Amino acid sequence: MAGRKRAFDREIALDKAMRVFWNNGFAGTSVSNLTSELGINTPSLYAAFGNKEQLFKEVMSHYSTHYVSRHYKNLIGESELSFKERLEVCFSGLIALFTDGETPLGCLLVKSVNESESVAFPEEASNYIKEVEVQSTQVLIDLFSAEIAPKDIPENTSIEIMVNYLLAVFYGLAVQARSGQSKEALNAVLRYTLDSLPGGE
Amino acid sequence: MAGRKRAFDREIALDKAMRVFWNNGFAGTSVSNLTSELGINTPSLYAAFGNKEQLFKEVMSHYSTHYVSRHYKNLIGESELSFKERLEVCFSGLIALFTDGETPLGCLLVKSVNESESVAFPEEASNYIKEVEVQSTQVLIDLFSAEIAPKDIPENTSIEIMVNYLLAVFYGLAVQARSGQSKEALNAVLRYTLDSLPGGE
DNA sequence: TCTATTCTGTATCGATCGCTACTGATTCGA
DNA sequence: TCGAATCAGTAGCGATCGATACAGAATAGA
Repeated sequence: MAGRKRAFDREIALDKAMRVFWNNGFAGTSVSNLTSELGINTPSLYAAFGNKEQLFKEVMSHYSTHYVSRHYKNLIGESELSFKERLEVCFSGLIALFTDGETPLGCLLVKSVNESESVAFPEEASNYIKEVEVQSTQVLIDLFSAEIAPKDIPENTSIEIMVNYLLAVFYGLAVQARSGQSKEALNAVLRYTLDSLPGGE
Repeated sequence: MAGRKRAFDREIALDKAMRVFWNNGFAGTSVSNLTSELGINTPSLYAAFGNKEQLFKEVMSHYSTHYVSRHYKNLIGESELSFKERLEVCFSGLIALFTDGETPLGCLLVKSVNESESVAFPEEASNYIKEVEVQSTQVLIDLFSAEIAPKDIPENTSIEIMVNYLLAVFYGLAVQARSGQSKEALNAVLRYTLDSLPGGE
C-alpha cells in the first residue's frame, strides 16, 4: 500500500470524538468542534471517518464495545458470584464510568435515546441504540430467568416487568449522574434497589 | 396602547414552541423550525419571545407549570388518599403525559438534563432545571418524612436515598417512554416500584 | 530514482445558522 | 381623521454549518 502515512492514531481520534459527542450530543456537536478537539483538519476527518453521521455511529459502537459491554460481561455465563453480587459488580462499575471525571458525565447511550427521533438525528444511530437496548434486555431476562425461582416472583408481575424495572433504575442513575449526583449517592440507590429484588440472600 | 394587534395567540405559540423543543431538544431546534411550526415570521417570534434562549427558558417554565406541576400537586398538603395512592396518581399521570400521543414522547425536563452542560446549552436553562429538581426532591422528602415511620426505613438507608431512588425510577420511566415503551409496560414498572416501598398497606 | 498513491493543509463551496433593518399594514388614542 | 405606536413580511446581515477541490508533502513499490 503506497501513500503517505496517517499522522494521527485513528483509534485515539475515535475515542476523542466519542468524548465530544458524549458531552454535547449529536446535534450539539459541530465538525469544527471535532477537528479542533482531535487536532486534525477537516479533510483528514472526512477521509478517516466518512462524515459526521458515520463517525457518530462508529462512536456509539466504540462506546458500547470499549466502555459498556465490559461491565455487562459480568452478567453472562457461569460465575462464582451470587445473583445480586453479579448485578452489583455490573451496575456499580457503570456508575463509576458515569461519574468518573475521566470521561463525560452520564451515559452516551441514554443521552442518545433522548436525542433520537429528533428531526436531524441519524436513523442508523437510532436503530443501533434499539439493538443495544434489546440485547441488554435479553441478557437480564436470561439472568433473571436462571436465578429467580418462580415462587419468588411477586404476584401480578413477571420477569419482563422486573427487568424493565431494573433498566428503568439504571437509566435513571445515568440521568442523575449527568445532573451531577455523586458516585456515593448513586451507589446507595443501587444498593437499595438490589436489596428490594427477590432471590439471593 | 396604540398599535396593530398581534395576529397570533402568544400562549398557543408558546405551547407549539414547547412541542418543537420537546421533540428535537435545544440544539436540534432551529429558529426556522420554530417559525414554520408556529406559522409566524422570524421578526414576530423575536418581538414576542426575545431570542431562542429566552424562548426556551419560557418553554421550560410553561412545561413545568402547565404539564408537570399539576401532577405533583397530588403529593402536597392534606389528602384523602393513602401514601402510595398519592404516588400512584402522581406518577401514573406523568406516565400518561410521557406516552400520550398528544405531546412528544418522554419528558422535556429529563431530556434537557441530558442536554445541559453541553457547549451551546444556555446556562439559565440549566439553572432552572436544577431548581425544579431541588423542588421536586423536597416535595418527596416532605411526603416521605410525613408518611413513612422510622421503623419502616430499612437499615443502612435514609429518606434521602429512598427519594433519590424513586426519582431515579421516574427518570428511567421518562427515558423508556422516549424510546417507545407502552404506557402499560411503564405502569407495570411503577406498580412494582411502589409495591416495594415500605409503609402504607 | 521515479511514479503512483495517500496523506496534510489551505481555501472555499452552497446552505443554513441566529438575528435584524426596513417597509408597509393595521390599530389605538387624540 | 390623523398621527403615534405596534405589528407582519420581505430581504438580507455576518457567522457558522457540513462538506470538498486542490496543491503540496510524504511514502510505498517498481
